[in-house]
Amino acid sequence: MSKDENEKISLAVVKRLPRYYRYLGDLLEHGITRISSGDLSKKMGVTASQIRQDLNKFGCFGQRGYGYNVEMLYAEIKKILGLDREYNMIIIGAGNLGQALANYPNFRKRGFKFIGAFDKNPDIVGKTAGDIVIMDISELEPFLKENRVDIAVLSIPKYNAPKISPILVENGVRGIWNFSHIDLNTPDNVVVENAHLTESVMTLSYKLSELEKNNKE
Amino acid sequence: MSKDENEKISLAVVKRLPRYYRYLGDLLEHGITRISSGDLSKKMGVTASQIRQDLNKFGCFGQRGYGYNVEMLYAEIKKILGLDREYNMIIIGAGNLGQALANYPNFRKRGFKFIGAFDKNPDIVGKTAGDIVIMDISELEPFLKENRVDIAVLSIPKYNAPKISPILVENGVRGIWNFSHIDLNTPDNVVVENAHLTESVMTLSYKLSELEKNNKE
DNA sequence: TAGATTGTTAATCGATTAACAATC
DNA sequence: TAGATTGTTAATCGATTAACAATC
Repeated sequence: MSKDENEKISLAVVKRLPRYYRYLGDLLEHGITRISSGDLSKKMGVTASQIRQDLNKFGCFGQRGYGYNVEMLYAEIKKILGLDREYNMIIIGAGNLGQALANYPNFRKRGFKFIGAFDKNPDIVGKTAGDIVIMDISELEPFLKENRVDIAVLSIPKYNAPKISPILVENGVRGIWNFSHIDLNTPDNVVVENAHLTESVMTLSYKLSELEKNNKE
Repeated sequence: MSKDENEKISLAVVKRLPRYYRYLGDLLEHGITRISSGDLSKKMGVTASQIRQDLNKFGCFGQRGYGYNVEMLYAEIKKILGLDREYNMIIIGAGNLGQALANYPNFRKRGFKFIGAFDKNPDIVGKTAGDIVIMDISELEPFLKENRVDIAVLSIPKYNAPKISPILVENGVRGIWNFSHIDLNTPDNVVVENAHLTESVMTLSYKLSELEKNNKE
């Protein structure tokens, strides 16, 4: 009795899935074959109710009186997250951050495959990042016409992003992982995930300020 | 008539502040001196109600019939976010990502100052990242005793993080920006901000899968 | 003054938690 | 069977939106 297929799942739930996935992966590594929502809730510091509610948005993966089979649930979440396939990725802006991402081996392991990198800086063009050669940004458009690119990583200065984003969209890129400090305007058939590191560190400095405020009281 | 000082502000509100800050900065750059919640709401794609509610958690920054003074509001949010001071930062794990962060000039500009970097890889130790020399991880503890470190950037493999985290905490580091794929257990007087890039890209692949599912219907 | 727009209360909406019948 | 634990409904809580009196 899986739930209404057309029910729109809230982003709050979706954002929790990778964390479930990580914990289940850890359990799997430790050879644990079953887990109850109660035990998992203790490990993760969330309520068992939330875990069951979240999972039941996607299907009935548990068994009454038993709990969840770790391997099966792991595989289900993998599928839900779209991690049961490969994604071709390119990097736009192969500076330090772009190169760091290209060199990060975990992405490849999970099916995110870098197939190209682009930059406009002639000092960088021609060098390699990971196992790919950095091309001049002028080669981006022809490259997109020749290759299927699922995801573009945008790690360029914010003032360049609005020029690049339409080129990506017009040439069939459907996913943008946006590290540039700007909000992209993209059509409905393109999805954007922002990774705004500056905003993340600002949240941290807020928390630090709160901490000090409370200490003084 | 500023609000109850002791009211705990929800993380949802806090996470929106850096975005307000960014938009106000842009307005400032464009020489715009005043803005109403209505106009800002159109620019940002949120409701004017939400903007006013959010801001009023911290004080009454607007003027009826006029709106908000951009420069003043920008300065207020800067203060709220704790960006009116400097933070000494160190990097634990000076691999590609750590070095990329150290080289990123915007952090320095905003008051986040890297004063040290540590790694256990002898091939990396001794090299420079940004303008700091990478030290051996064994020098971390003495360094912490000699220098005030506000924030540690944790960009090391997950299995090393639980060893390093207590060293930081015991030596007075109060903020951890955690790029390692693990949840840190820290006492109440330490704040952690997670920047789990793998979880971010998984959210993107989920969105892509949703997109394709809808296309097929 | 009249128009604009805030600050704030009230209404709505959605997300989380609690409770428990179903059932393994 | 008895105990455990789910899936799911109902209750609660919190966050967002709407509305409007206050006031610049």
